[in-house]
Amino acid sequence: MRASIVSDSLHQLIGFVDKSTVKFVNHLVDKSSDIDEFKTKVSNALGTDDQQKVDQFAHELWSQLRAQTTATKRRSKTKVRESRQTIDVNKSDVFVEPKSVSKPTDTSRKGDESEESMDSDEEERTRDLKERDEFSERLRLKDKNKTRNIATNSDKKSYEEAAKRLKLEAEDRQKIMPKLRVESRRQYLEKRKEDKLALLEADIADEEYLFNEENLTESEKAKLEYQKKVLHLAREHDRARDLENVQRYHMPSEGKNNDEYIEVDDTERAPNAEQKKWEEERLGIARLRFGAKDANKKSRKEYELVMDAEIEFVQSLTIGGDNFDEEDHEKEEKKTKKQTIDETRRLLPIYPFKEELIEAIREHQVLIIEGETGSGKTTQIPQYLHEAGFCADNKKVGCTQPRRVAAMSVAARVAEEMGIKLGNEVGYSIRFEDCTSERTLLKYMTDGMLLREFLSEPDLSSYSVIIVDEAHERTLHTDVLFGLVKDIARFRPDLKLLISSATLDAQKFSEFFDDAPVFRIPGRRFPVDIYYTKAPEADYVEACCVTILQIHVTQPLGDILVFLPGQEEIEQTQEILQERQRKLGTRIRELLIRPIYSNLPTDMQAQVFEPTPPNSRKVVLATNIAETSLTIDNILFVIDPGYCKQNSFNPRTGMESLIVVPISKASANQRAGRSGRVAAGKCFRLFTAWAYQHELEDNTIPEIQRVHLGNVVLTLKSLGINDILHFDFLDPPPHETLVLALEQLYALGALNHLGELTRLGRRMAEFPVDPMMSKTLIASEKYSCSEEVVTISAMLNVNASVFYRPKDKAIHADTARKNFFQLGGDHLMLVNVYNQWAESGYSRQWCLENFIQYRSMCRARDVRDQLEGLMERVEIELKSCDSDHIAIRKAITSGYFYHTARLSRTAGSYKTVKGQQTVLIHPNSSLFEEKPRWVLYHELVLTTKEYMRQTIEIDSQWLLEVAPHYYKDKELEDSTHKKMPKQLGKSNNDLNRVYPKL
DNA sequence: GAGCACTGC
Repeated sequence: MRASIVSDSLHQLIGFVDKSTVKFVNHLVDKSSDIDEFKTKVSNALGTDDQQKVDQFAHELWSQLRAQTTATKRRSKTKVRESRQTIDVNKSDVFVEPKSVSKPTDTSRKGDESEESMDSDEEERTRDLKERDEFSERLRLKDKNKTRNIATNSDKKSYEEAAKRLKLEAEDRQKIMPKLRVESRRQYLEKRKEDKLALLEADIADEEYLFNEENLTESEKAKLEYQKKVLHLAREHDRARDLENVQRYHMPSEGKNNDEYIEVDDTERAPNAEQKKWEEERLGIARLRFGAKDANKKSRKEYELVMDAEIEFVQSLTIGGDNFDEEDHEKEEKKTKKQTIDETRRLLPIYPFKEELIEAIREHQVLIIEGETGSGKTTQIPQYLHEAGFCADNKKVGCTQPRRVAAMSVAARVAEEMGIKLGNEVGYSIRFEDCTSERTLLKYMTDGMLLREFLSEPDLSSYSVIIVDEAHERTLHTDVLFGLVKDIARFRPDLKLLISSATLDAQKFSEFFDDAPVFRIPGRRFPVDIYYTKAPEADYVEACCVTILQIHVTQPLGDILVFLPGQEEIEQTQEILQERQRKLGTRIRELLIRPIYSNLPTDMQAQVFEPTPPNSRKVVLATNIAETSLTIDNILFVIDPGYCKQNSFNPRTGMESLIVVPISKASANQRAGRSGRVAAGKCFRLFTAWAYQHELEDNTIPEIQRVHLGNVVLTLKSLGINDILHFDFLDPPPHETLVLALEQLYALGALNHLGELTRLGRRMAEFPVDPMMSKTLIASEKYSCSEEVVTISAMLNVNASVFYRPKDKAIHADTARKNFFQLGGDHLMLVNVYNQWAESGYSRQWCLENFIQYRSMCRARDVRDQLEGLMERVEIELKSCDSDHIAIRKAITSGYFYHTARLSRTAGSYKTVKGQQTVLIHPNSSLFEEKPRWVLYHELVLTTKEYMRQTIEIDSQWLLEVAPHYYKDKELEDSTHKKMPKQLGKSNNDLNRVYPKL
């Protein structure tokens, strides 16, 4: 990092930088005893064209590089208080002195004594920093030694292959030569079969999207059907064989152990299986398709019906279709017939710009690419770069996506276009799944994944180009990446940066990246007519229902997509619609109602994608999930009430809340665009044109300004970015949020009093969880309960979606939930749930019986597996504490001592220890009725009231034990002790009672 | 006695 400070300043001064100059200047700083000496040395060395500039340069560099050393020197001579000002947290009154520092501040002591303790403090710091760096070095070696990327869960085959190869080499080659020949023949046949099958599959796929099925002759159709059948049978055969242990139609013989028999279902229990299944389904949906195939078939017949209420709409404008109307499209479709993938690629809107684009990339280090979806930029640009030689010297082209499914599907598409197997030259990397190899040159990944890669490769030296795709979505990770890539681009002039974004933001990105040029690529979209209401609508659920029926009876066939804020509104709308439909009976055509939101079980989600039967209409009631995450085909009408639910975090209270807010203009346009994907569409906005113009914000507030940043700040710190408050954010988060994050990290011991990362902090940064949780994970080593804490962490990660509570069986679900309750609190209940599920053999049936969401549990299991791996990485042994609940709760307290509350005198309510806010135990908590005197909470949420979600009971003395630097005795005194009503706070007395085994 | 928008590591 020091090098980068030097190179930055140097670059400004002399316009170029190289390693040796940086080293040299660094050396000068170290050798100079004061600023003047340094100034002289610099001007001697660099020449004195502009003395003023040199002076300024020297001053800046000196103050940045020597601040810490000077601070250290000063500290040993003066009072402690002064040094504390170097912490880059300005609300330092929250802190009490760190333990080792606070004791010797006794004023009666002599100066030399305190100096001595200062020295030991300083020694401690140096030792810690040394250990931290050694730890980092060990991690680096581990990464290096690991045969890169071959051994991953997903790529089991290649891993096995590699292992086998090594084994073979160890054995005597001569001996096994004949065997090897047979094996090689077998493998050849296997591979040939694979190739043939892949070819067949590609044929069918081509056939299907290049030709309109109607235009095929009977014999052609028959051939296609035949091909499909062959492929299906071949795949089925393979699948049956792959399930080696499965014995179909097998009767267990007498006396024989039945354990051999394995249900086919068991294959689903493999790690990631559920997630994969879901993602595969999504992948199917995400495939490239050519639209308007059946536009002509659509009946134009209109129904007439008198409605009870009608909303008056006015058409205001039409969003242009990028010079691309249906006629053109039909012409183009004719052209695409019988053409190969290669020729299809040439028809993409981006193709004519290929040479120009490559030229621009060569010329400029940073380029903003402005292009609508459908221009082919995501799939084509990396290929163009590859062809243009940007992958020379085995350098990679990295392309980030905000979503896992997108990264996978795009990579698969590109591999197909290049005619290679996914995972070789083209690969993708997402959490839980790394489908890359040493040969990978084009790497698609989620933005968060690139962020983690920074930890092991801070200069991204293995990449020659980084493409940040969908930048306009402004996800938390993309926003952090902006600052980081901008930073490394300065000292890596060979690194190219491409930021791709939709129209609205391009200028802003350009300004951020020092006025980088903007390259425009047209998209491919159909026009969309926008309608507004004449007057504002009070009740948007009611307005939606009316509009749906209005469209249904007056407009030609075509599916409707409705955007609603949440599950509740979706269910409400569904009920009203069903009721009205029943009343209207056969007077209207069939209307299929399909809800979709992320917490909906997978099989019900799938119904959304089923094709609409002829002469009926589908209406999809969706949350924001349909805005970007998934695309539903054949939507012609969009209804947009103009609201969504948004999470916001209040750094002053530490409270999160989820509230319904008006959407932004960008979001409204994105929603409207969902109707123009297959043909010209219509969007009905349930607000007035005036409201659109004057009441909606241009853009949604970026995520980075709305969330708690603990983990982000820790990651940045571990990347060596010390001055977080002045980090170059595109849109800086609120000052308070950053300060709160820094305070917490300091209190947790991740940062020392100079704001430097400690050894503990370095280890904490390895975990993809909140810093309080990573501290808990590390503290679990001390209390020998790492197994349980890892489980808790994984379960809290999937949080609210563990328990399933259908409306009609609410009472049963509640009883089932209460059966999992554990004395001591909710975290222990989560361990209980997980362990019971594990004992059931990770059974789906068990989940059904206990009103637990199977999908969430599978996810918890994946997270748990990853955390286990990371525990090993940071050198913590996995141990179980069996029934020792105290140990678990103490471990949690070491991470979450910040989150404690004490029962207050007003019955039932609590006051947070720091901050004195009034909060309540969430009614779903196992401690809701018990009301212990002291509780620790996982999070604060503001819903109808201020609630603590996920609480455990603690002993106030533990706080002194685990966080003596943070709590003073006085704060924990139980002044309320005697005044407490009898029933309340009773459990504190028998804290040491025997707990049943988990 | 409440209520879970959506992602991502």
